[in-house]
Amino acid sequence: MKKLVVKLIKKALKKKRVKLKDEEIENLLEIPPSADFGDYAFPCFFLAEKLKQEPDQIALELREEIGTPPATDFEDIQTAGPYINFYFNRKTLAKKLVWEALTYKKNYGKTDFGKKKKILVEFSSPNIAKPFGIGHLRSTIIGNSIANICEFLGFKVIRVNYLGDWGTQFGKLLLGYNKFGSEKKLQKNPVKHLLEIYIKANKKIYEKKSREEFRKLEAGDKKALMLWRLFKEISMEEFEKIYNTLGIKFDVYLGESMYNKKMKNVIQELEEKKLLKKSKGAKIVDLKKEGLGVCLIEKSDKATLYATRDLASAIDRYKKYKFEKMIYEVGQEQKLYFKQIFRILELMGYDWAKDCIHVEHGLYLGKDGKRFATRKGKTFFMRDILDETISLAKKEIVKRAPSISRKELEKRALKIAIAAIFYGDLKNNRSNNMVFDIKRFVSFEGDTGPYIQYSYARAGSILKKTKNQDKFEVYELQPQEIELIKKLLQFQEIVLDAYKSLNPSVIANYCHKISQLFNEFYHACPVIGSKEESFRLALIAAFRQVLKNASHLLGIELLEEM
RNA sequence: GCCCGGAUAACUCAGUGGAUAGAGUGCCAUCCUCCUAAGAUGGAAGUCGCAGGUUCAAAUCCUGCUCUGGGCGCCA
Repeated sequence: MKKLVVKLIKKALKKKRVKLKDEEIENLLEIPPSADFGDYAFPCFFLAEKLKQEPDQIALELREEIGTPPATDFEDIQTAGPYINFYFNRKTLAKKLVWEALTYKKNYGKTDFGKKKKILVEFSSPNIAKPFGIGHLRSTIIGNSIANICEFLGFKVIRVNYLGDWGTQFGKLLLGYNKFGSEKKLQKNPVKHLLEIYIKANKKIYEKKSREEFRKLEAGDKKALMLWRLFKEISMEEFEKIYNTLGIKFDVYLGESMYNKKMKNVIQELEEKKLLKKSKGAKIVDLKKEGLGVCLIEKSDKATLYATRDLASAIDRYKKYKFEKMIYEVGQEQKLYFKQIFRILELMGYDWAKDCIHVEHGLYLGKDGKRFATRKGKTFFMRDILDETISLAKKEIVKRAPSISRKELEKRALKIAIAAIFYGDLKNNRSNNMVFDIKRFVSFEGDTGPYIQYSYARAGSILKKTKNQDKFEVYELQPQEIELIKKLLQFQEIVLDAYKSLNPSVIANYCHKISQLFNEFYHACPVIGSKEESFRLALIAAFRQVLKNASHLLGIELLEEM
């Protein structure tokens, strides 16, 4: 439909001897702020200088040139000051939407944009031996959604979970376990005990000894390795449970520990390419001239660092996957760090370094505006947030359906809780910090995940109470219907927008908007028994399809009943 | 000190140069003999941090300032 408008404008401009490419016209076109101004608007300001005329006058004259296109396409084309407003034929729009949504179904909104090119998305990446806290929640939810969006657009996506299973933190843990550990406690509540140890050992007086412990681990000390394996196993078990609950899957699990041997090659390579410098006993890459500070590659005690492992991992990944793009979904506090890594890869001569993207997210802050710190034991744990949300969902469900079966209750509560948590995160622009308020997080009213699920279930219940009708007839459309139809037709563009900014909040906001428009329609337009029944049923089915496709991109599942 | 963000309604946040700045929460007032009230409708609530500048047009771009978060070699 947009192309039709472009065509008309192009033709009219030609008569005014103004040449613009289709793409340029498309970019100029706007969706007006209110339906009174039509479906698309073309602003004429930019022509004023060229044609030496008032924009209002230009609009009038261009309008004249456009003439009268077929009424099945446009109901009206009007000028309003410097704008030319295009009003599509409502019934044509309605038929187009219903036909497309119900024909393409789960493929509605898809394109072959990605052309099966490979994209690696690294996300979640929790630290072993630390509980899954709210810090990693964002990466998990956002990364998952970005992977879904890329997949929907026809990319071949590889989901990578890069575990933090190596580093000085294990020195702290090993030291802590030797000092404060208890086998009994470890068996009873392994994750909690590991955290306890970590907090106790994470003190300045133990710093030196911790580093020494890590160095021992890296040198292959048998006892240290054994404990390390045990800690990793314990954590992985817990993480797996959480991923299963959340419905999140990975194609590949990598760990920092895997690059233990390859790091020597990286260091050697850096040395050969004359990028390495000695400084204060350590080996660094100096990027000060470029304003990127210095990047530490090897500690003065010869132990390695995160950066060393990340370089090795990136090089390894490219060898293995030849990706078109690699996305790192990691917090914004590592922005400078990733700039360093990408630049070093570039300096090493890897031209694919330009295809590495750090997709950053803001932090969750406490109500005091300060960040949570696991180190101080001040944080929220995924497990607790989930449990609290689930139990609240159960209460709400039982209120409405007291006779629900145990099994169904569990199933529904989980889906609702996940929707609340996922949506609560994804509706926010990912790069900004946000205040974490558990009460708000588990709320089910207003702009929330459950609101979206509720709208879907509500729509479904109408369909259940009626018979399927093969044909429909479009009568005069109500404003609520028109608004809904127009928004539903935008889905494909919305997905592309979300991809371009790698920002799932675009989709989340869209889900809320169409749910809202549906609820307004629901109140204004009776369906069952009305003369418009056949069309309205089709519209509801189309709405459900679009909402389903959109919420799938967020990782949110919908419910037939609520 | 230097670098990178952020500041929009009482609160939490949308708003990627265009027409009258939007949601949700909370507050006030309505609507279940009517397809699910986890809903809808109406209302009160804004110097878009401050000051300049660019532009036909600025919450949006530029500069300075204020407040605030993060980062800046032996953590990840």
